[in-house]
Amino acid sequence: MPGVAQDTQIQLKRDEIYGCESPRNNPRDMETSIMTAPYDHEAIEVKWQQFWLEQKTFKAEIDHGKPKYYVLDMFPYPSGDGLHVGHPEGYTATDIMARYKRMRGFNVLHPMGWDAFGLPAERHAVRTGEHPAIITNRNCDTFRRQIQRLGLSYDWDREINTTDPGYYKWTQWIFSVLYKRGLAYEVEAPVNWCPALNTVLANEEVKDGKYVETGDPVEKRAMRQWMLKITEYAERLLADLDGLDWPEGIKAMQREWIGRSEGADVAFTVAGSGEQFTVFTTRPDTLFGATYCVLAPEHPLTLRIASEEQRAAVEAYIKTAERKSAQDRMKEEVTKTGVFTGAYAVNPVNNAEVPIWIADYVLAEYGYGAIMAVPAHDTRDYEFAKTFDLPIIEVISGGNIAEEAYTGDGELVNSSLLDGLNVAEAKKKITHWLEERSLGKGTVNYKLRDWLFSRQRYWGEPFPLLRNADGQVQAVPMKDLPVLLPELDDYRPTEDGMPPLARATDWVNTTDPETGKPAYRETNTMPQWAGSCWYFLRFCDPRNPDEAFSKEAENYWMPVDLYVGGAEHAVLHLLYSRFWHKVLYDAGHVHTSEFAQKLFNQGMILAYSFQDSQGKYHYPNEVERDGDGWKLKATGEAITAQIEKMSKSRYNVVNPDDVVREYGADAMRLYEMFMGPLERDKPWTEEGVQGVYRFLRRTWALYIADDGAIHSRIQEQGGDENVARELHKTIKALTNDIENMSFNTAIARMMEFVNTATKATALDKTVMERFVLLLAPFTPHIAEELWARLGHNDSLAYENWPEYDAAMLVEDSIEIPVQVLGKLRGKITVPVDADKTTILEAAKCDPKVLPHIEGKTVVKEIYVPGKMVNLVVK
RNA sequence: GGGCGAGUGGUGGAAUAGGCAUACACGACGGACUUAAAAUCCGUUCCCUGAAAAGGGAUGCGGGUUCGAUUCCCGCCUCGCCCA
Repeated sequence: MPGVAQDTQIQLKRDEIYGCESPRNNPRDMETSIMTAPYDHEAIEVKWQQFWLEQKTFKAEIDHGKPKYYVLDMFPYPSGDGLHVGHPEGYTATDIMARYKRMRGFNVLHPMGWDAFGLPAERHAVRTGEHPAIITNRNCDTFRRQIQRLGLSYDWDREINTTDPGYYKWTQWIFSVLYKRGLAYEVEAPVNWCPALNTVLANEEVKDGKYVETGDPVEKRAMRQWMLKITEYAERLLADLDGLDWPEGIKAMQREWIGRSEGADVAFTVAGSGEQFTVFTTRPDTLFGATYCVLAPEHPLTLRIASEEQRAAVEAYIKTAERKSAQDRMKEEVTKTGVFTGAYAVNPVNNAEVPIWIADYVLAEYGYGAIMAVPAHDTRDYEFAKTFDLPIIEVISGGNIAEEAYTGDGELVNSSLLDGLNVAEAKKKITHWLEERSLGKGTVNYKLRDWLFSRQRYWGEPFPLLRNADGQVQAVPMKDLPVLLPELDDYRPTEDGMPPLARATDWVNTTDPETGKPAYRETNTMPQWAGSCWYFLRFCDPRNPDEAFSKEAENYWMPVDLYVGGAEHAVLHLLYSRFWHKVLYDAGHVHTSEFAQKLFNQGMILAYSFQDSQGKYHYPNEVERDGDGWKLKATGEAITAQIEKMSKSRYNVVNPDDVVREYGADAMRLYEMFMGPLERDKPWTEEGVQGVYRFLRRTWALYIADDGAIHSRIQEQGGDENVARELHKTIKALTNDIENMSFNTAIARMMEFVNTATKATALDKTVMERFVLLLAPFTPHIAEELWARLGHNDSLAYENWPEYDAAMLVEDSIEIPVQVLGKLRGKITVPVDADKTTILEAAKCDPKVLPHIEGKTVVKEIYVPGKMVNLVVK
């Protein structure tokens, strides 16, 4: 519950707030600011931030008497660079929702924490020898200080940190749940190895042969790794998307990533040997058109079936393929490569012998790493066949296979029992035919692969696993969790390529708690995604020492009602979290199968960057406007300006600390919300911040006179009636805008209100108090300060959100535009209750309209009630 | 190549899912205050013709539906993201 403001004196602790001396640290300012008129954002904001923290204004407790509202930000990785202006965009949006919902009577859970395991801290540790935990804590302190300086209404008693043993104990516990349910397994498999990072990466982390975060190249390497069976949940992860209020784009990306396809497994035998291999095809209808087969270079049969003459070529080919990434291999524009193995496969439908090739456009991970090739009806097979001069047989009519592959529907030809059918019928018939003869079966295949879950790093959660001398693995019992990270003095991998944890020999060599026999700890750690897969659950009950979260807390707070973050997590974090949540649901630990009902992706904040003719970037303060263009201040050289993503190398990063210092947190929040629709990418401009800052100053001046007292135009009664009407219009529109998260238009409406109120000579105090409440979710500091000065002792955080009075929205008369032939010709003002005939008469008599209808016949009169008149004349 | 999204003044962007296009803000220009500048305040600002009144044109381009289209339909162009 909100506390009571004990002390309205403003206390300034600028050094603590900024971690350095503020440039505005002028003693005269400080003493006089609170008493005199100018809007002193810094004094006001620091005062209220302290107040909220000390009073625990935003502490959330389970209260069954109130509806709950769980509003969550994607918690940040606390990097050494500190907060970026992109972070507060989403945070401000959720803060507006949190503050608004509190005023609407909801019990709001609005927490913040740190996703703090990760590579940058580990690299820093390798360089400096400083323990990653120390680096991480320092970074968290910076992030916390910066976030608190924005006045976000988090319940800081719920702050969590994924690197805290009290937290990762439960991450390990959830891993044990997965392990015990048979969803974690070890496998020796080709994995994405990143030499620069000395670790493997998940498929989702690799794109175009590079690590998505750093751009370091990635290659294939066979290694023993822990995998999580996310594929077992593929169908449910796909099906349950339908019930989620998530952006369609994100759902589409997840559907594509899961990549469900229906088809058939078909068994081919290798001619002249007992060998057999299975292919998966989505087009069993084209089986009679299969003119060759292709095995992936990693396929186990390749070397076994290769003929003597071809063996050397096959071996060489496999070597080259190892160095390419999956994406490179599948690119259509890349020239197809491959070699003939010398062996032939028997097509089960017609016993035709077709050559077996190996080629890297077939991926080992998809299906069975083997395909039947139907060049007539598959684009990639077609190109391959053309390149290597392999036969092309048409089995579906309708295209011109001399020109290109035909992938559309049509009548089956050259296909014996399938002739005359269409594609769908043929698929059904041949699948049935194969099943009857045990030559194949209808199957569903997914592009989704199991999740590669181990990393060769130090700064991650240790696996809660023990391996006995005979190689048997068991989960560390609950009572022995957490398995703490051992202390190391060197965080690099060992010389023989083992992960850093292998250096901690005392830690690795332990005993089986049951038998007392020697046992060894796993030296891999979990990937960074682990901690963020369930943090929303820990927020429900963050200090619970006995459970990850209590049933009661989970039942009350979950699921998340609104989840806001960047679209870059479309598949990774969001898919992994959904998977873990479903496992916890199946195990009876949570009561919903999805963790977040509504998801919103905020856009990116971009910025102008300035380049000279050499392509060298310049800081914004080194350039100035020059007519339509830009020039370098120092030399006058012409500069090109463009809008780009913020980055250090482009010299266009905006630091939130600077913005807060100059204009205040309220202005920063307001500007980020005013820039444009939340979901859109939009460029930052300093002038834009100045614009909202001016608005705040005008608002302040509306309430506070030069002597620091409430302005005399604010009166107990007798205020301007128009302003009162405007207030009710504002309440209605603003409420609607907030519900739709259309914050840019919401702010425009508040600006309109202030513009109207500024013109009035007398303002009703009640009206002006209500407007302060409207302001509160957006600019809470100035709102609290004005509220206090208007004579209130409580924080306004739990005041009721103003209701509008419908009667106040009714006007006596309305203005109706009149069109002739769809063109606006005049406007008439009529009583609000005027009937259609009266209005049409008035419209036709209007002096501006008259000239356009004189001498013509009005053939049609359209009146849209309260909206418009359109006269059709001939 | 396929899917999704976007294209509106000098700029960011508004416009009950068919009804006054350009709200709100930035920038620019003019004025007031000032010794001066900044800040602040007032005014103008989609384009063209016109002294004005007024008229014409304009929501990427071309068609269509409709009394009426930024909005719906068809075709095309450009940009972004995702998938191939």
